[in-house]
Amino acid sequence: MGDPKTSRRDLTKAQNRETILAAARGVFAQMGFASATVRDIIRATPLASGTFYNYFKSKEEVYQALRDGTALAIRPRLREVRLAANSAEEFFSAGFRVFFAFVVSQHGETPASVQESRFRMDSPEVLAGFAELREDLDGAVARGLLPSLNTQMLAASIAGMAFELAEQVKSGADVDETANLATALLLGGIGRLAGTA
Amino acid sequence: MGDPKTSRRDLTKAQNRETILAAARGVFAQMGFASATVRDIIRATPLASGTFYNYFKSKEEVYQALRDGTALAIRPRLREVRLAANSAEEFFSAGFRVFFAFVVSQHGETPASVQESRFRMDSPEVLAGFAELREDLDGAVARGLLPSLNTQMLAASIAGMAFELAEQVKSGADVDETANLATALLLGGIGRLAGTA
Amino acid sequence: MGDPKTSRRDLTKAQNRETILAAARGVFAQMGFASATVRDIIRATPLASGTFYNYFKSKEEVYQALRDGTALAIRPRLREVRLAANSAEEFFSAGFRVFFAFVVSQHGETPASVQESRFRMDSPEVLAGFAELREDLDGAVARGLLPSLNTQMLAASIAGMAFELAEQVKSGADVDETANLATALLLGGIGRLAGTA
Amino acid sequence: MGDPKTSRRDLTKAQNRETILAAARGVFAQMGFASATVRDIIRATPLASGTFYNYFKSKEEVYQALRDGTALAIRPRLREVRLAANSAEEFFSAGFRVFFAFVVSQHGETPASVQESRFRMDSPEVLAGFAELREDLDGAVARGLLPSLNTQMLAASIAGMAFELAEQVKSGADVDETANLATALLLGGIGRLAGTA
DNA sequence: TATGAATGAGGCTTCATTCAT
DNA sequence: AATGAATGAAGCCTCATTCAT
Repeated sequence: MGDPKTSRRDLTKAQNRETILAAARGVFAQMGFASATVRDIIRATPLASGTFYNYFKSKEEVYQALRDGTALAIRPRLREVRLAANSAEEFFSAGFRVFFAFVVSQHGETPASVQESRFRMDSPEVLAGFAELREDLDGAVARGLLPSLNTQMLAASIAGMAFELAEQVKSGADVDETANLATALLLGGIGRLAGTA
Repeated sequence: MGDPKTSRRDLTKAQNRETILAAARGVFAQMGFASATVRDIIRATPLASGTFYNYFKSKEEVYQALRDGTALAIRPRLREVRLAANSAEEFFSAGFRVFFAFVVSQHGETPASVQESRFRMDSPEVLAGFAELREDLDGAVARGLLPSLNTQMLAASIAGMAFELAEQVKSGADVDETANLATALLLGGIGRLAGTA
Repeated sequence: MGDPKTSRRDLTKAQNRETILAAARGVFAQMGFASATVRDIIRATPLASGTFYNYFKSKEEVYQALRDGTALAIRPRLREVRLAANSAEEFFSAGFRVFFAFVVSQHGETPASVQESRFRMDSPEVLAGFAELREDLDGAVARGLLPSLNTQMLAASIAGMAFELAEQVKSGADVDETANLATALLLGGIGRLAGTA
Repeated sequence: MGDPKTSRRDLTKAQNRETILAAARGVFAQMGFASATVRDIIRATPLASGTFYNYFKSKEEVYQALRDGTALAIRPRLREVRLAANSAEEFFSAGFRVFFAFVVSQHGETPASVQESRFRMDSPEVLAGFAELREDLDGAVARGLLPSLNTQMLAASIAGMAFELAEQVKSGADVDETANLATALLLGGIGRLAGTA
């Protein structure tokens, strides 16, 4: 059934690359990008130190790979639900729901030693996700779902709420209720902002 | 008792401590906390390396001292303006204004590497400030300034918005405008939440 | 036994060995023996790194093989011309000429880093060549070409001159002129030594 | 008796520097400059690895210090006796004598593990000494002690003889006899060269 | 036998920290 | 207390070598 020899080799290579990426993701989350070291990444891996350099030249290159990469499966999903939204309410409520559900799922899988790790707002995925949120807000304005307003500021407000409420969700708050609350807060606020502006 | 030698010594001690703190602030600002080294701090000082350890045990301890010493001098001010508020609008708007103005004043001394200087939401002062915010929200509800709602969630939302909008302010957004925007967003949201709940 | 497969295999083996040797010669010439690495040699080859170890145990072994294989093919020639000499003048002049010409031919393939490629006087071949020189000097004394003198010391003097003048030749001095000069110097010196002793 | 405190500190620093230089000299002699490592130098020392970098930035800087330095006490002595010479005979004989005596003295102090070390002709001192020899030969020609001839070639010949005969001396040959032999060889040779040219 | 990824020893250097003065 | 040289752990990276395929 197929050629096991060739595919095995390729598979192993791909697996090692993924192993390193996964370890790097965890390490960056745990201690931040700046203070993480290549050794920290290797140690979070069953691989030997030299092996790291078969795949990446430096910590920065891993960072790029995470950023550019297939890294956070949640981002495409977020884009998807936001693009599919037919109303402001749907835009926010679906977005928050997906995000909080993701946070909960990650939290379940996270080993105890990493529990302290909040969403680091300077992690590659988060920054990229932030940029995407703003793009989607602009899109929603263009599609007439939202009134015209300062989407940069709005994106920051949404992101901040999302990060902090995520902590509440991790502590046991209900995903749907929290998403509804955040949605209501935003919709009301945006209504007032539109009136104000 | 009245021994000039003793007071002279104390003065020198205090001066050295301040010298180190000032140097550390500059170094952290220039190269970020994570990549700064104790050596970097000492080099920015006329003191010898060993002297550092007469005052601080590590880079982290200097960091704590900077935070404790200057950074969250802001907390009492925040409590003060929130307690003095006579309306929901005043509660939020004064709070945001004081917070953003503080952030800007701190940032003025921080030319490069904004990455590193984000508010770490897990530092003890920040957590304490978070608890205070919730207490003050409860107080505002009791005083009739705010409708009865989930102040835990609201506090999280406010904190998140404040942290992220602080980044915008650091990047040049106007303090008053940003405070107004945040205030409007919250007031509108709270109105809707109150109606919803 | 006439099996074409076997001979094919042998051919390939021999070719790989030659490929590695040629690459090593080039690499040693370009960057010097000390700073060259096995990786450098492999990279100068279409072969895989593991293949290197089918042929040589280490960089040193390649070096030995280069020396043994090509470098001191010169020794038989030296013996030959010295044995054929019919006068002291011929003995020295032919010897120097052959040696310097050889050095030049080797050097032609050696553009950079002359430092490293000096004759190491403690390599086994050099020491063997040294012993042969002394034997030939003894032979020349026996044949009446040279007066009786301390051939051990004379061999050392000749070898030293040869090694150092070789550097001059590498730097562009003319082979014949240098050989003539060395010959004259030795003949004059030997004349005086004979008179002195 | 002076201030022991201050001088002790300075002395220690100077001593460490000398310790490192001495170790480096030995290491370079033993394994050559190119393949020696900073670690090799440190290991030849009772000092810690970091201490090396309090004194030198790299292996190259040690090399420079050796070259520029007070390194080889023999070189000034050689220059001295050559400059003081009043005849060609004296020039060579005193030079060889001083050199061979030095070699013997070094050989006595050299630990057994380093015994294999010949004079490395690419060591900093040797190269500098070579240049000085040529200068002094030019001076001797100018002073009329030697006929006009190719001093570059002559210097090479002398150096080669000196290095190889040094090995004989190390093996037990008498310093004076060897110096006399070398001197006679050169004087005879130079006489013939002068006649030839 | 050829391949090339994995391995981990080992080289270089910087740094936090100690300690004799 | 202040000093600054010494220390050695630890980070970075390359390399020789092994070994599964």
